[in-house]
Amino acid sequence: MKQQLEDMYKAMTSHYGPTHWWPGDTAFEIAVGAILTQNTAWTNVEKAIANLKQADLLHPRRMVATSLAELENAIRPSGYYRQKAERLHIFCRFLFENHRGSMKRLAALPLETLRPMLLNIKGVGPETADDILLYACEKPVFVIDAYTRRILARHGLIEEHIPYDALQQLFHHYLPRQVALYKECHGLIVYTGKDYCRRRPACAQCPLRNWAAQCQQ
DNA sequence: GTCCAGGGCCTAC
DNA sequence: GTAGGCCATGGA
Repeated sequence: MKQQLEDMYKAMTSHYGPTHWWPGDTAFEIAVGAILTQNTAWTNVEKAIANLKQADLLHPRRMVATSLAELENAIRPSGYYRQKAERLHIFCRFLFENHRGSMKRLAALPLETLRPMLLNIKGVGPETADDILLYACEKPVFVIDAYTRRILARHGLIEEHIPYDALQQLFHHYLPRQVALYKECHGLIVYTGKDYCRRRPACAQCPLRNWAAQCQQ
């Protein structure tokens, strides 16, 4: 398995080069993007983030102070806008109540206390928490998303419905616990998933086509 | 018009 | 503890 994961990484990186994933100018913007992208195409999230910037709402203090209606209006293109506006408010309140509104203070906490803390926030599940941990807080946590699951399952490496934590443990066990590696590897999985593994038939040009023979399954 | 996207919560068994 | 319904917009 270790060798297969390393080969997968090599195949993707030689195809795409460095992705520098995740896009975002600040840690807070990354956290907001992590909530907005829940079950949503990134192109729609970009529109919502552009609206938030336009309205100068992409700061914890501005966002928590704005009305739910105004927030909903700004993030409407990302879908589920009522739920997500509430989740953004809840996240901001969490930041102020526990960390003086500072992502930097949040990130200073050790991973062992930080992850349960994030998972305890309504609207933050495992993937959203790990997005925030890895990309906003620079913690060595591997993000599992639908692409990761789909790609590995399609190549016969895992059973598709393996639990989140079990799949994450697999990456933690077989790849070195390095922030930069985890960021890039997940970014490459996102690129590969978007480009080649979204629909079937898929993998004619897939960077992973030689990695496993089951690519066409 | 139809399908689907980088989840997570809630409810019912 | 888990399966199923629900949330919503925009692009293919």
